[in-house]
Order: sequence, then structure tokens, then C-alpha cells
Amino acid sequence: MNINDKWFEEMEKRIPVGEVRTRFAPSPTGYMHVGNLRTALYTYLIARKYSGKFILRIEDTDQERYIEGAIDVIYNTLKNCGLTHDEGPDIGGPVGPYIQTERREIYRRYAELLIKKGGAYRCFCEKDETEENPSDEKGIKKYDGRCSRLSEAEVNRLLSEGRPYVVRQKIPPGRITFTDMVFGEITVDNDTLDDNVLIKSDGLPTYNFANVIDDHLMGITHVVRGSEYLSSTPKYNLLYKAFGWDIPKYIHCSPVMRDAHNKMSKRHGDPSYEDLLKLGYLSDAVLNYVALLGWSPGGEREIFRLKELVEVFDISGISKSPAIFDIAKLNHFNSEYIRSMSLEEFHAAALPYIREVVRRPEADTMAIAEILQPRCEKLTDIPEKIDFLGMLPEYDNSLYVHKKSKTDENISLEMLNAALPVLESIGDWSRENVHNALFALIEKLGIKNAVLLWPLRIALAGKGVTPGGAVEICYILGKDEALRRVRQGIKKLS
RNA sequence: GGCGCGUUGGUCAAGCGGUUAAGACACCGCCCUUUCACGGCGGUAACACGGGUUCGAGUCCCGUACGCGUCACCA
Repeated sequence: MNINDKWFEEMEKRIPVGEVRTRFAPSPTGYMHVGNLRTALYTYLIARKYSGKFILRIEDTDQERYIEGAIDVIYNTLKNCGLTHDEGPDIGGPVGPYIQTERREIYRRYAELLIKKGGAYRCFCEKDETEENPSDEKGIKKYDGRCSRLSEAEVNRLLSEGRPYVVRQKIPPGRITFTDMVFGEITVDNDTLDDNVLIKSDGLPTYNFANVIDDHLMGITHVVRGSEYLSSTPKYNLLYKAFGWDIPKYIHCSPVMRDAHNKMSKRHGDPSYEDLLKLGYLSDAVLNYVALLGWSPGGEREIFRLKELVEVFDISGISKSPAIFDIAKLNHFNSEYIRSMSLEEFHAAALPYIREVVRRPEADTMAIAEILQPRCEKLTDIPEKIDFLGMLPEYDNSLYVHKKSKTDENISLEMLNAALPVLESIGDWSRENVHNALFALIEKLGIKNAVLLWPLRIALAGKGVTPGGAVEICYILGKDEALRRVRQGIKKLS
């Protein structure tokens, strides 16, 4: 046994056994796709459901796509969503490093091993040389494998000349079958598979190689990834086979689409997870909605917190078909989550938006939150809904005419004139007092609520549609402002 | 083009040989009501197509169409 054998032995010894281990392995792109988020979620759920480990691995072998700070986006997103990982670049673990560019040496050595085992070979062809490969009679265009036929002497000669090379996978003849937990059994002819590059000329591995090495060395039991990898999975299995390793379970997930034909993508202007938060969506709502895109728990329930998802999640509920992302349904989930918050929680989340239009420091923002909570789908709806609290908009007297409330301009003027002294006489400007004073007046006049309340709300808000009614708005405005607006209404109607 | 995969209302979807083919979103109507919303009630709307197998098919098999994926020194 030489030193190299020992090294491989050490690597193998580190692999944890006897537990479910899943991994989320994003490329640092600087944002989190909705589809990626869903993959991360499912990956996390499988690990938690089986009391296993959820591992974060960074796949950054494409140096041309390096983006500053992109890894932090991944950490932040996972943290924000509560998808806490058990091992990863930031917290370490038994099978690190967890960043692929830090594992070069590992890939290099395993590539050497694979060459020795006959599963791969060095290819000295130039990049454009291989691109000229003609299609064969079946219309399959692939590398002709010429370098696999180089003699050992020839290889050594080229090596000593310092010729750059890549390592390619050697595809054996035959057919290969594997089982995916979502798609079922899949069989392909090996001759449809290409001798793919495993190690690029820059010495870094391709995804095709790195993911196999890493998944094996990290003891991954369930590989969860997008269905775009389904067709290359046979190649990976051939790699596992060549090494003599166990093949993991596969869970391939269909894409999240923007419409019937296109995946969601930043390029098309579709929102990422971060964008969704900026648009006023709650992280929990997004996560809940996304969980249901391509997976169904079977029953009629749709609202599931992360913890509840862990309990009900089951791989058998994952769909093979792509799912179209429907912002209208997300809106529904978001309003459900908003409504399920305590008033205090909602107030905290809504305050920045309320403050965009309500600057008055003494304003009762809690009362504002209260009228807003059952009425908004997204936090970003807030400023537009309560803009009138900041400043009375220009409005037309036609707003005072309302058939159902039985009011017109004359009645409205009458009502405002009746309400003014009542409001003026309120000493302690509380919601209750405003309410009681106004309803006492209604009773005294022997009218329907709406006859007084409709014109009053118009005068106070200058809008036909508002969150809250006359009482709430009157109170929130504060006595001075409320009286000012009522007087202004009277003036407008006179 | 080869290979692989998919196809239940506008959308998400349940269904796993016998159902009046769930439910949710959206939409429409009604009720409630201090506008709007919330809430409640109700409604419109689907098994891509063609062959089989079977007493019986959305469910199984084979085609067709359409769509998606993949065929990179990207992941």
C-alpha cells in the first residue's frame, strides 16, 4: 500500500454512515431562484423528516461566473427561511471543505484514480478540435474518443511536452437503468452518452465529476436536484460504478415555470426570492406557496408552516410535471399569513410602510395596523391604501352621492354640519368616544348609520374606498385634523 | 434530429380500474356591512387525441399531437 492508497482510505473513512444525508448545492449566482428555493426546501424537508443531516455545499467551479458576495446571499436566504444546515462552509463538518474550489486536489486525485481504474482518460484535443465532431449516422454528435485510444507511450510523451489536457469519462458499451423516486425507472443506451469532460484544462472539475465525487465523499444518500439533470444521471451512475461506489437515491424535481413554455428566470424579469420580499411578501408565505408548487400533501389543507411541512412532507407527493408560478395564489397565501399574525407582529412588519405616508409622530400606528391587517395582501399595498391619512386628496363632491347609503350632496352637508359640533365637544379623543358620540348622534337623528357615516368618511378621507370606516379614520386623524377636514367638507358642499 | 420525460378546469392540484372527477387560487353572484376588505353561501369551468386491454379506463398498454429537458472544458 502506498501513500496514495492511504489518502483515499482516509477520505473514505470520513464518510458518515447510517443516516440520511441530503445536500443543497447551489452555484453562487447572487440571488435565489424560486425553483432553487423549492429544491432547497425539499432537500431540507427530507433530511429533517428522516432525522438526517442537511448539508450546504457551494458549487463554484465555474470561474467565469464568479460573483462577489454571492455566497452570503445563500446563507442569508437559508437563514431567513429557517432552512438551517447542519454542515457547510460557514459551520464546517466532518467531510469538508464544503466549497468546491477548495476541493481541487480531491478531484484531481480521484480523477487519477479513475484513469487507473479505466473509467477515464486524458484528452489532449484542443477545444475547437472537438467541436468539429461530425454527427454520426444516428444524428448523435459526440466526441469520437480518439484520445482514449492513445498508447501509454504517446500519453507520456504528450505529458512530458507539457501539453494541456482534460480528463474525459470513458463510457462503456451497454445499457443502464436507474430508478428516480419521482420519475420511476429510466433506461438509456450508453451509446447516447458522450465522453464528457470531467476535469477541465484549468484543473477544476466539471459539475459532472464534482457532484459525483462530493456526493459520495459527503455521504449523500438522497440527491435532490432539478430535472434538467435527469438525462445526465446515467453518466453519473457510470462514474459511481467505475469507482465501485453505492448509487444514491435520486429525487429529480420539475421546474417552476413562468408560463407554459418558459422556466422562471431573472432574464425574463421574474422575481427571485429576494425580489419577492421587496415586493412585500412574507418569507413564510413564499416558502409555503413554493412547497405546494410541484408537491401535494394529498389532503385539502394548504397552509403549512415549515415545522408542519417537515411532518407531512413525502417524496411520493412530488409531481413529475412542471408547475406554473401564479402570483395571484401567492397573494392569497400572503394574505393568509398576514391575517394569522398577531396585531403586534403585523404592526412591526407594517410600520416602515405606514411611516412612508404617516409622519405624525403621535399617530396611533397600532390602530392603523389594525384596520390594515385584514385588508392587505402584501405589505407594499400599505402606502397606497392609507395615503389619505397623510394628506387629504383633492376630491370631487360627486363622492358624496351614494345611493345605497341614501346620501347626496345636500344630505351630506346636513350631516357634516350635525357631526361637527358633536366631534368638537369630544374631550378625550379616543376611538370609543368618537364611536359613541357619532352613534349617539345617529340615534338622536333616527337615521341609518350610513347616512351619517358615508359623508363623514368622504370628508375625512376624500376617497370612495378606504380601509376602516368613518369612526376609525376620524380617530386616527386626530381631533384637529379631523375637524379641519370636516370643516373643509362643509365648505366644499356649501 | 437522437435520447429521456411530461399532458385532469385559466392556475396549483386530488385521484392510483367502478366517484355526481375533491379542494384551493382567480372569476361571477348573493348575504353580512359604516366604503372597501374580512367572513358566510352559491355558481361557471377539466381528464390533449386515437386505438386497444377490461363487464367497466382520468387511472393499464400502444400510437399520434403538443410541450419540456438534454446532447458544453455551465451548473
